Amino acid sequence: MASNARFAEVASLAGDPARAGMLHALMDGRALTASELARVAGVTPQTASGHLARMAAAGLLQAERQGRHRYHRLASPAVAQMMESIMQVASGVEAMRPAPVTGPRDAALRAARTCYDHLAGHLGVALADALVAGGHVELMQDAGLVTDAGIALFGRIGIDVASLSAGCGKTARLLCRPCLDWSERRPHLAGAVGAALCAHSFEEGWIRRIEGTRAVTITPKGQRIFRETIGVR
Amino acid sequence: MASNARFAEVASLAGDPARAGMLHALMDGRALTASELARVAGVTPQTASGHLARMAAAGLLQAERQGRHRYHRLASPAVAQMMESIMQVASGVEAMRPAPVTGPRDAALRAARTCYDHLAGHLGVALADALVAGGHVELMQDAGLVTDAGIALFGRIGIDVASLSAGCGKTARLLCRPCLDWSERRPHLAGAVGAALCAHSFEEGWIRRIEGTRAVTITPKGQRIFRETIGVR
DNA sequence: AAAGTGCTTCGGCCGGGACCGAAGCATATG
DNA sequence: CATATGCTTCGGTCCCGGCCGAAGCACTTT
Repeated sequence: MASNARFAEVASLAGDPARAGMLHALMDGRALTASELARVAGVTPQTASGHLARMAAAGLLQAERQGRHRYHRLASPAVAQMMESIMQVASGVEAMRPAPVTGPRDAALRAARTCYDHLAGHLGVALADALVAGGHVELMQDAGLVTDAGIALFGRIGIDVASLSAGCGKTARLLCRPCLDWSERRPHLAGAVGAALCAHSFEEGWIRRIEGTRAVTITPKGQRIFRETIGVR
Repeated sequence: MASNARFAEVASLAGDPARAGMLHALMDGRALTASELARVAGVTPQTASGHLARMAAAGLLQAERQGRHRYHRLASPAVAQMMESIMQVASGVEAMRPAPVTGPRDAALRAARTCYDHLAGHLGVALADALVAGGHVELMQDAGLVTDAGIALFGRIGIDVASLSAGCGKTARLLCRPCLDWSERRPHLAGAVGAALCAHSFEEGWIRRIEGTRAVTITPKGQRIFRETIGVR
């Protein structure tokens, strides 16, 4: 097949350390400027510019200029999902190697972070566990669904599942997607439901982003909600 | 994060044309010898050997020696899913380019092929469509499930869904995974149900593999079953 | 208009890695 | 044991592509 070349092009674009760093930094869905991306990748702006141009041409990124800045974001959720699946494979072997030395920054990431548009890390897994334990969500190998009790629960904390299921399918049952966590090695909640829960948690001030990273902190208010309403821990 | 290096390693392994060709050839789940893989990649055996060793070390492949041959297969379904998601992104831009000239071999692939362990191409999409239209399966953006009517239908053609759901989760409802088709751009049936349907179709002689490729042909018997029982076309 | 900032293009350096030929092992077959 | 076949290791060539310094372009600010 002729598309083999395109496949290799896309994969090799993601396969350079500098570019991989940039893509990782964009995994939270935000758009960053070229110089910010140069910094996280540890290269000079002119080098970053070349990388960004190539990734945009290949359809991995979408650029948009605003004033004298140029904002870059992932071109589509498909790119984010590709990243996740590569992380999946990459973390698989890591287990067989000596446990990596984890700095304090890693610890924060491990505790709670965003994974493209939903919550991951210890918090993400704990939320998923609690929702499953409470009978609000059923999670299986490669799919999941929200029960009637779950629909009620989400309604109670301010998430309208009906509006979500409109964009998701035609059934009454709301479907979501499990996403295997690369640090916890257990599934957390992704898909439309996971994204809504994450966005809502930011809006309500249950979690707050740690500047310049994908890690988040849980506010006292969030602690309470997660524990008392969802039943975490 | 320290795992950025591992991420880049995995992605760049998939990013070489020769290695990408080998991985593609293994997408049907079979195990191939080193020399067969060298041939499909268009490189000499010694070059292929190096590639295979690196991919095995990185956890992409699993090797197994048998006599004087050495069989290589994808190390896990996670690798296959990674490949699918990269194809997804790779095919995304292709649409914006002039339609590629498709040879006769491409046409066969487009008509019906295996995608790791399930059916894809025109046949795969048609099956999924028919199952949805008949109320046997419900497919959404990122998940799907088999209805009671679907469980009955699969039982009628000889697939025991109860045994599948054992390995899939604890619910009575059987979940499956939609997989976006890179040639049709529409979802087809993957997951445990998709794999079972594909395997069963081979066993019953409904489809036959075209030697040396991922493409399959539909036998007359298969035509009848797919049309009369499942309701394709 | 002049100066500053963000981004890009150009030219040149340099290392990693893809590739092959030749030779070395291992396993089957006469 | 000798020979053929499949696979691997070794050594060497060569080119792709990542990187930076310098210069140029675009937009904003004073």
